[in-house]
Amino acid sequence: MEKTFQPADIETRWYDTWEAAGYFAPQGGERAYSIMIPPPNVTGSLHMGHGFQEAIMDALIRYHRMRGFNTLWQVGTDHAGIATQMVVERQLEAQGITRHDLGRDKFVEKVWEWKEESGGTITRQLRRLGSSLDWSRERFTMDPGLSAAVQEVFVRLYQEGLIYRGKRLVNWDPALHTAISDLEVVSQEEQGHLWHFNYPLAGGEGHLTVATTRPETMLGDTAVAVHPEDDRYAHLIGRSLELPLTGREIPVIADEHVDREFGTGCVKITPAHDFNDYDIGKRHGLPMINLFDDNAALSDAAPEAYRGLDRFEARQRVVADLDALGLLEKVEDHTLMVPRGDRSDVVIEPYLTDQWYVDARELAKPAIAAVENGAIEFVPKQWENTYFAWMRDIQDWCISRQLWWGHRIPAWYDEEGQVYVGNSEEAVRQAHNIDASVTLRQDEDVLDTWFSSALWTFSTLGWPEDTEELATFHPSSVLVTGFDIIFFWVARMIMMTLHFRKEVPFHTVYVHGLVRDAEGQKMSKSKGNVLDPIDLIDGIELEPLVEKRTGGMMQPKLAQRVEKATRKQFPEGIAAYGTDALRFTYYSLASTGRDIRFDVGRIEGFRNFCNKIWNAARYVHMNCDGEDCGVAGDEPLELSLADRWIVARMQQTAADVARAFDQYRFDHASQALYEFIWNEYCDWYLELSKPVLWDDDASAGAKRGTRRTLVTVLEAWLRLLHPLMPFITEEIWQSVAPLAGKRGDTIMLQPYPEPEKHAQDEQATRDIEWLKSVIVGIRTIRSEMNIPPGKEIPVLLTSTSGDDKKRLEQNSQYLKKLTKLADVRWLADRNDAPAAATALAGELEILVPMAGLIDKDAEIGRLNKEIGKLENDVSRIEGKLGNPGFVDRAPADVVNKERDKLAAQQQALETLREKLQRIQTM
RNA sequence: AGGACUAUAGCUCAGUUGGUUAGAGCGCUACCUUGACAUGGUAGAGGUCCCCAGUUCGAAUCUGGGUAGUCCUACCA
Repeated sequence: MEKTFQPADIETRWYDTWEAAGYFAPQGGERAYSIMIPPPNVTGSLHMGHGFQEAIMDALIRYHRMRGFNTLWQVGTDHAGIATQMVVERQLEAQGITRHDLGRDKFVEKVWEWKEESGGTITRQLRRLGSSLDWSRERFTMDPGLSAAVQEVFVRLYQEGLIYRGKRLVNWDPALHTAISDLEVVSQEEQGHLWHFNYPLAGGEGHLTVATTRPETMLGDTAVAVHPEDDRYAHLIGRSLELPLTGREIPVIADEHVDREFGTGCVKITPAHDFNDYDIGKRHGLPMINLFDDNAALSDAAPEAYRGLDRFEARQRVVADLDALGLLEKVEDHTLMVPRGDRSDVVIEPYLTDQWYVDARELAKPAIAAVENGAIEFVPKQWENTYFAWMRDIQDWCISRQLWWGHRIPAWYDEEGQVYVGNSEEAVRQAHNIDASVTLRQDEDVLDTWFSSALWTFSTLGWPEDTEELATFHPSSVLVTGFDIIFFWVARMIMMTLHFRKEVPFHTVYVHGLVRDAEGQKMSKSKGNVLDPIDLIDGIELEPLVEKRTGGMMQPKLAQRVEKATRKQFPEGIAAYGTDALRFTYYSLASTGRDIRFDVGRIEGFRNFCNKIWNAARYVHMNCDGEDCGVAGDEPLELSLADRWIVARMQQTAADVARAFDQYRFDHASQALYEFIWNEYCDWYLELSKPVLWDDDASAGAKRGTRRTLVTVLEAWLRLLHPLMPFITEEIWQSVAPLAGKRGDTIMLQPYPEPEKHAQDEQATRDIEWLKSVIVGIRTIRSEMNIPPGKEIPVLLTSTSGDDKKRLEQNSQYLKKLTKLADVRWLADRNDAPAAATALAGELEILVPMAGLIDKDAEIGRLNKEIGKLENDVSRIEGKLGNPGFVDRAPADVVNKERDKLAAQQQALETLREKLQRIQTM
């Protein structure tokens, strides 16, 4: 074995081996366990959020696979309608053409080409993370099978009246030329103005003043509304106003929606361009004037002077023209929420168009019930509130998109515009007796990407066919996801699955936090703070990293800033840490209800942990290869105190890890393993094995027992650790397993260690704790008295307790070796003690004779410090016990515990004071 | 506007049903290349548990009220 752990070659080697051997495919017992991967964008690439999420799923999958579950981790990718189409359109733009130049078929062909070309990136990256996905079952949301499921769902929902087509106000993206759903609109606060305009009363005897943030829409006003009980305006209700610039007259109406306090209390109503105005318009039967075209430029519905102007140009013109007419009352600064498209970042326009909708209210009812009655559980629980709040006020879901990339809506129109929905044109013709002489034209639109994602848990398993996989693996066990897509995806999956399968899509939703950078900032390309998990695995030099982060940036200023920040944060680039270290870092940060700040310092610590593991294995090999490790069981074998102790600790760790998995506390699992492996197995057990293995006088049985424990405990914790660190555990297990008498091609399919309660050994645990405290006592004296670590010193022990004496007899070898003692002796009468430096371990006094070693003043200082601490302690406990309230009202065992503690501390205090006195009188 | 979450060592975070001397990793200090590992070992220093009030014999933990930060939902033209 190499002296240090080198992850690079073993990781890819093992992954290829596993995949080729088919270990990722479901196999195992009656109980099924399944997770459906949240399908990443097929042409995307892995970011830290993915890395985190995949690591969690892989741990769960490997854990259950090892426990004998019939385990499926379903893999697949999403066609990501808008995102993918945008990328390809941008490529065309670079060549100076648009998708319209190509035409629909050619363009879609291009997108498929791009998918083929770049679709491998993310799946390659998933492999680098060690994700044990069943690649043989890989799916894509636009596969024929999944497309058939999408069609089936659409047709059935239409037939049930749960999908309908309607002319409504939608969120229109003027850059992408498509409608988008409410969820795809991101509103942010921006600085704007509030313009006050005077609208003259028809008849010429005065005016009303309205306030607006969007002056250009006044061209489409069809009323002005006031509050019905507003005394200022009550007499004007029903009168008409002259709408300036248009030559139209509009009525003054009364509506409860108007807030009398805001602005002037008069609201201009533009039903075709504002969601609230739309509702008011419907209530009052107002005309709706659609001012804009698809680009949000003014259409022929606007007065001639404004036609063809962009909405923002039109705004300036309208304000200027009203000002010229003397109708601009005033302009105020005003902050307002501006809605922007989450993809395009342009201002979204409420726009009147024909779109397809899903009646979400109806589907939401059983979906709410499923969470209420516990059929689906969120972890952490608090997300259920978020889910309920949204579901109980859910709006119909606009599912049509004016894009070319996606599932085309299975609806056909005849020449009269009559719509027919069915699985194909033939099916439609047949169902409605339409002969070939009638031309049918398919709806141009495609479905929202999330429509197909909503079917993911069952469409991937073969639905609408009645497959064996569906019966076995559906509902899936758990969904692992970020909170940002609870509405986009989780809620819709629950609704669709309950409707079509009459069962939940998953029993548990594990909601993890967002991965942020070390400063707590969201990672984003424009901030230049993104980390690529692959770069943490393989490492990257500074220059390529800078290039990667600034490459393709349009704004030179931004690129400069990103470059500067990158050079500052990673002056040496990023080191190669390996997949196992990266994964372990994710787990250690995965506590619940909290975002993750990714600090490179953490991963370095876990890289070192990998090295520690590696070297522990190296030690075991050095001492056990070619030796009798006692696993055959036919030779006499003797287990030491340390052997029994580490076995007990191992069992406890197995129990801790099992509980952590049960509660989705990966941070607890990782910490339990880290502490056990480093602080107990390596720091103590390996050290305690040396005095036995290197002692020529030790019996063959004792050596055999130690070797057996070394290899069997190592072999067991490798299995325990494997779900979190798959590669290093496999690599080591291959060579260690035979020593432990185990056979098998891979650790992946070995049974997971089950905690055995009876293996607890309290006696051994207490004895080792005693030994540790004595050793630490001696080391402390050594360190604080500046006794060179190599110098062998004598030690005397004395105590009133018989146990202490017995323990010394059993452990003197350990003590001598581990603390470099020339000699350790029991002192029968503590009054015979020579001048010495003293430490206490319970009632035991540890004495390091001063002769030639100890500085008197230093020891006095040390004792005073100890005494000071004890005095504080004693007075604190005395105060507590002196409080009648405490003694009378606290439970007896708590009081007794305090009394015991006080007695022990007083005893220790007395001993040390006595020592101090003796040394002072020397 | 409503709601959720967070606030513990210089930094990143644990802390079960109230009783711990409040812990870990990184960083820091001192010493040490000893036959698994310097990506290491040993011993240390370091905390007003955001603030105020309350409940309690006892509060990092429970309740109320603040402050700061993050986020979600909705929205006043």
